[in-house]
Amino acid sequence: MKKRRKSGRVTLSDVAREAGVSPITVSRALRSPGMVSKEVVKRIEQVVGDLGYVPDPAARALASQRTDVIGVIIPSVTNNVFSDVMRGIYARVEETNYRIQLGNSRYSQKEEEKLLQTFVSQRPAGLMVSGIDQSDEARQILEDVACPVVQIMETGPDPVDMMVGFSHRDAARAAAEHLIAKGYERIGFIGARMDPRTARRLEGYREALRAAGRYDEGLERTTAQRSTVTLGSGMLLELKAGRPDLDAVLCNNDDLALGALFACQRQGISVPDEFGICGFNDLEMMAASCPSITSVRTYREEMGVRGTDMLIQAIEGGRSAEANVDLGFDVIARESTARREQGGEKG
Amino acid sequence: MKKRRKSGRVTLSDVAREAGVSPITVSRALRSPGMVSKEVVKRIEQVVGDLGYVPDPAARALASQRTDVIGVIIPSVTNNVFSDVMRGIYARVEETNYRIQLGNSRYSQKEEEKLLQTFVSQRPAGLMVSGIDQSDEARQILEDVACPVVQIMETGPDPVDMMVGFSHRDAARAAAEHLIAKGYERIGFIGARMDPRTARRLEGYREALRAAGRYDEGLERTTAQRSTVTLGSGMLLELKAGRPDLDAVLCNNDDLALGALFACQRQGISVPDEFGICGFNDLEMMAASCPSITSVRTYREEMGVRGTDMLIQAIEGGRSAEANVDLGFDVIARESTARREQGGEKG
DNA sequence: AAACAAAATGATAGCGCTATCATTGTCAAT
DNA sequence: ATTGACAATGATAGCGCTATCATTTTGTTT
Repeated sequence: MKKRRKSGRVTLSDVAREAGVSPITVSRALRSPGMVSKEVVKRIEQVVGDLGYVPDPAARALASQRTDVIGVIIPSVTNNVFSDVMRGIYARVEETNYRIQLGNSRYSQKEEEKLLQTFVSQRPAGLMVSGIDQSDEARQILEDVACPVVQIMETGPDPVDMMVGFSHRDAARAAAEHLIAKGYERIGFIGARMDPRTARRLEGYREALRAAGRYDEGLERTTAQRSTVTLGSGMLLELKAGRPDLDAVLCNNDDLALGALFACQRQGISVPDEFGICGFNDLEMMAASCPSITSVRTYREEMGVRGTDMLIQAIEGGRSAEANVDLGFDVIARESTARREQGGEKG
Repeated sequence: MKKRRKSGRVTLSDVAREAGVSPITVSRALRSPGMVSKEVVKRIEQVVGDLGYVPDPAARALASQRTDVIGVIIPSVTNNVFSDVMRGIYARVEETNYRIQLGNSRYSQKEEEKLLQTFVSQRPAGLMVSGIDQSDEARQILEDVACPVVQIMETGPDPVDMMVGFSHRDAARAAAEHLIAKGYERIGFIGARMDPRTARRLEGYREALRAAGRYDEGLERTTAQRSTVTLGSGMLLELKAGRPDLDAVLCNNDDLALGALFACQRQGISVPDEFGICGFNDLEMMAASCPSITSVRTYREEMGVRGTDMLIQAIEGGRSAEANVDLGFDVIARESTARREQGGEKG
């Protein structure tokens, strides 16, 4: 008679006693009901309900060496882009017994590494990380971990395990080509929060401009600052002050694009006739603004859903056929780049 | 010689053996170094580093009956408002050993209840929930749970435990009073996602209009839909179509307000002279738009930080003095309500 | 040097669950 | 009736850690 630590919790053994079976049978009835006779399962479920039994995830994790936790690491909890991805992830996970453990790397490789280490110590069922720019150490952790891994947000040639995303470079190139096709001559680029994804967008922009023979280093403006609408206004004004002949801008994201539009409105610059603006991500507001803003639509919620899907499939045995999914993008042309016929060539 | 389940993991006992002490001493060296002599701590830390020992949170949770998990339940992962709160929470938690377990109730009391049950079964160190409109069952769970609880986003007379937020009713009343003071006559209200918080804002609006003798049911327009910029445009146009004398609108949030502004721009309605617009939340873009939009600033990131702070203090013993914190709000007057002197009274 | 408190360390026994192997019951095939 | 195969259930022993109590070491006081 020396019960030392009682927790007051209803345990599996309590249920077993009440149902007149052994604890392991209760465990089986709850985990794999197929192994237990129908009547016993029913009786156990009844008792579980009556007693209000809730399994202890810690005990289960310890005994079985695995959890229902899917670890997700994103660089920002505030950025709309990642909220959309999260929405997809939560939507997909809600129908299941998996739980999401969210980590916020704040765009830092070191943070990401630390988070990975913590997550891995929890024996996750699966891991999801953003992008393809992990540190060597982080990549090593991911390659060694005993669970499926999905990289989301980008495509690339060399996934750790699985991957779902799109090519930022191609998307930005397509956007720049759109501006060129619309007849804009001096097309600038503004980018904030210069992480590797953004850098690849810049590359795409450069490719398009070089191909058109219009590349000019002075038309780019980037900053490490977190991007905001206000910053978009400021960067556009600065860029245009330095290059008065600038007649269009490709923005690294929609916040900047909206800021650029507001700046034009304040300056009395007519969009799209005098000046073209193209955003990136196609947030909902781009369609609503006046004028509406051309942007590159990406499939973020879908990315979350698919990524989670691939993870769950891999966890539960049947690896999905495709391990490297490109969800693509679409340039959605709107008023902000619908320039009317313009006479003067400059070149 | 019957080791049955080996996990390959470096355990506390491995460290103990290597360091020449007992496992419990290692445990103490890591949890409460004050109880162990300096040299032993140092030796243990050395071994921990060499062996790459990482504690198993499941084992710890099971043995100690507690975890480092702070459960947070929010109604939306996409809504900017909650992302800001989350940023505050993560910022505060990052300096500590606590982990955040995020739950997404999707504005559903039933979902919230389910999440709470799941969370509670994990023996959280603390819980944070949004708002004061839990179901009776959820409230009961929160009152019974063996950890501190903070309700965020609102203030109210009857906290489960602790509370940090502001009065949505007072904030909306102040915003409506601002519009009245600026000389607007027919002030409408548009609100989407009509959750209890929004309903209280509507109440505040009504109070202000009644006090000014201008209340008119037909000036309100609400919907259960998720709020978007496009929806804001649509709702404003509908409202104004029904009441052509409408000369201002208080929007339940900034997305709607921005949509309202865009709608006015498309219709050629001059803001603020012909029409006043006031938003709610004061997202960053409100200051940047053209014209800039008046909004009610709330302290969301601060709310996350303070809520987490109160939780951690309560967990670690010293309950903070204030258990019910009102962070207030500020009506930030901007161009969208800066009406120039206007002649005609309408009566 | 004796006496005692305080500090440091250890032995033991679980936390609540499941992996593993063992046993029992059931039924068709011989 | 005997055999075997399979389904259903149980006994046992941990998973890796910490609470609890016991013991040893150290320092302080007289």
